[in-house]
Amino acid sequence: MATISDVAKLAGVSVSTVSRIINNKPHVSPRKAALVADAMTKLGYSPLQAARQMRGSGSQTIAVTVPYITNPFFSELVAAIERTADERSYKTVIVQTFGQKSHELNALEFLKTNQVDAVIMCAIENDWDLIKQYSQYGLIGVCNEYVADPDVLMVHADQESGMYAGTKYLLNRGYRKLAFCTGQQDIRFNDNIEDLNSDRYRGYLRALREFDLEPSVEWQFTDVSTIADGQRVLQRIASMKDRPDAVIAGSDQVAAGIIAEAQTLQLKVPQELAVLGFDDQPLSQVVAQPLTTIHQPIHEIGDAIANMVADELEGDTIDTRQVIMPLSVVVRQSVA
Amino acid sequence: MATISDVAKLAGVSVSTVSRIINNKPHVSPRKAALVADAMTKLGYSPLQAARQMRGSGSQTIAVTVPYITNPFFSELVAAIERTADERSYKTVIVQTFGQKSHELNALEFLKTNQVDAVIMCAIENDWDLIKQYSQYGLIGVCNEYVADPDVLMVHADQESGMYAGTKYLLNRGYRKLAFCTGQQDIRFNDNIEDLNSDRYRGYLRALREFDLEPSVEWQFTDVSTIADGQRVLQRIASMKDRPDAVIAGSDQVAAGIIAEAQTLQLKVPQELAVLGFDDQPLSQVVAQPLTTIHQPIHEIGDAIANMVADELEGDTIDTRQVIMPLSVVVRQSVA
DNA sequence: CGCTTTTTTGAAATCGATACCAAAATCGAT
DNA sequence: ATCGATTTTGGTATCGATTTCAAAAAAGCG
Repeated sequence: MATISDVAKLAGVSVSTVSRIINNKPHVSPRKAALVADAMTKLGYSPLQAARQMRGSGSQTIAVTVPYITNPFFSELVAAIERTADERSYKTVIVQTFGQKSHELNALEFLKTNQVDAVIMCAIENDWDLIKQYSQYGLIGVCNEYVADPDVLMVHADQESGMYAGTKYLLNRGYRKLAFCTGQQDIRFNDNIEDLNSDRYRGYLRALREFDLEPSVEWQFTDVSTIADGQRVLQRIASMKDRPDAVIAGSDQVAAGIIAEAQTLQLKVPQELAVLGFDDQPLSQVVAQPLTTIHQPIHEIGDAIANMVADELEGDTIDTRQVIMPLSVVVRQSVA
Repeated sequence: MATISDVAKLAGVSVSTVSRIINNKPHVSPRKAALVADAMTKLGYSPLQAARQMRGSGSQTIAVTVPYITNPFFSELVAAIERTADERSYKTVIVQTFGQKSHELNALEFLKTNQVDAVIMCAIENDWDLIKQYSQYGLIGVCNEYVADPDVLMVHADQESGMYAGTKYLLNRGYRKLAFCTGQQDIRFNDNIEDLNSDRYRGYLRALREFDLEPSVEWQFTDVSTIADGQRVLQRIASMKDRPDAVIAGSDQVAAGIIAEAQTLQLKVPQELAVLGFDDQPLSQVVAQPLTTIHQPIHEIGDAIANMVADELEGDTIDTRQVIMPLSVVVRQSVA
């Protein structure tokens, strides 16, 4: 593999001159520049990233962490981030955490070892205090998550209001027995609205209480996030003597599973059970009953965080470091 | 950031000794080993990857290229690869090519610059001759694609036979007017079966000819790969005076779009139009008419290539360098 | 043309780890 | 205790780039 000195030798100049040209710095005569450019293409030379990193030069690369790339919400989010990063001429690598702290730390090690200039975290597994320590090595952005730190670049949607609006929509249409699904495993279903660790559940509860209702423990499903999970949820609902009349699925995936299973069990949606999705993915239009769901502006979120991170990397001053996007309900046919 | 000499100083030993411990080489006394281990944790030391890479040590990282991560087929494939790579204690980074040669070269540059030990290519944009040159810098595996090179590690499914079986299935059920969709843009619909650049189309044509049929130009759709594309395909089919009686969708995504649009246009599936999917994704079970489709063993493919690449990296001898997985049709309800 | 100022150029130090080689310490056997 | 063999340890060159600093060349000016 060709090195910078090979190029220098072939072009008949010093390595310093070659380096200047690579990093298009001033003070090079056009004649030598041409000589070097020639030698570079002739040798198929490309600078060894490792060597540059050792000198602390940037890598022009951003890492993005997601829990599972198979979740369409995250693959869309990553696609949006990467598209914008690409426009700003940053490379992107995706790291899955699988919900594991160690994998998340892998991505942060990339930062520490100069392999990437920034990490955009679309999921947070470790304690923020631990994560924040890595920001001495590079930039950390947060996307689709919330941390109580006014310095950090952060973009997320207003989950609380979104779920409030969705729940309110169901209540206004006359539904009173609302089941609630979430992908979270460590959610606390607390009576005290201040002590909840889920924005969505908080919004749900707030809406419910406006109608003087309290949630039913039996109708709360945790750790559901896939189509198969949705099918299982419906099976459990179908087997209840006291069934909910509507279910808030937590994602379009889960909603799709619920509706598919309802179809096989001959349970009519929305007549016998209304289903409210979340995300507004393409999938929501192809199920048997197109989903009434809560739209998340995935592309806007991805674009925003990518641009903010790129701005910061380039030293631009950033006016607002944290942006919150609104959510809204999209009416289709899974709710009567 | 702590360096190896910081550790050496704190532990009161030389950098060589520290290096030996990091790479657990022989010839270190337990006493010093303990001292160094202590110092390392105390400083929160982790070796700078860039520095190691410069000495040619491996990165224990594999890059995976895919065209679009938003395509569920590829996100599942990547997930399978990463799961296996993880078991073998390799880190994984995902690089999207967006069908662009330059992005693919980015991933190969990672190889050249020692940032990754291997690249698994799940899509191929550049000429193989060009790609192959990078194999002097590291290992290149091919997945879900075919290249005529017996040396390269390669795992893919038998698309020709799969499509042959699917087409045969439709023909045996009495369908004769078969539309064909593909995501490819540069496909050649040639009469000469030898000169085709699509394995799937070759299988389709072979089956058709066994029934003395020839494909209709009007019923061939290229560059369709998303749900929205499928919806568009059905609109065009619905507007034809001479309609096909079955459509081979090319992917479950497209099939789902076709079925959804058929539902809104009141066109009965499978009575008026049969739809054959491809991939057998979870999605295929949640559409209005669950998809009869061709199952791709995504996880087996991903596991296989990841294991082969890991084997090769670890210097194990590999008996079969190329494996071809069989495809089979899964019968559900979108074909009568 | 001589002198200062500016632009171009190259030599050498540096980043953090690895690896070779020689020096020091330990061990074994007489 | 002595000598040779073996194990443990440390000094230093090295990887390929960037960067500083000083020297060389070119340009500007009276």
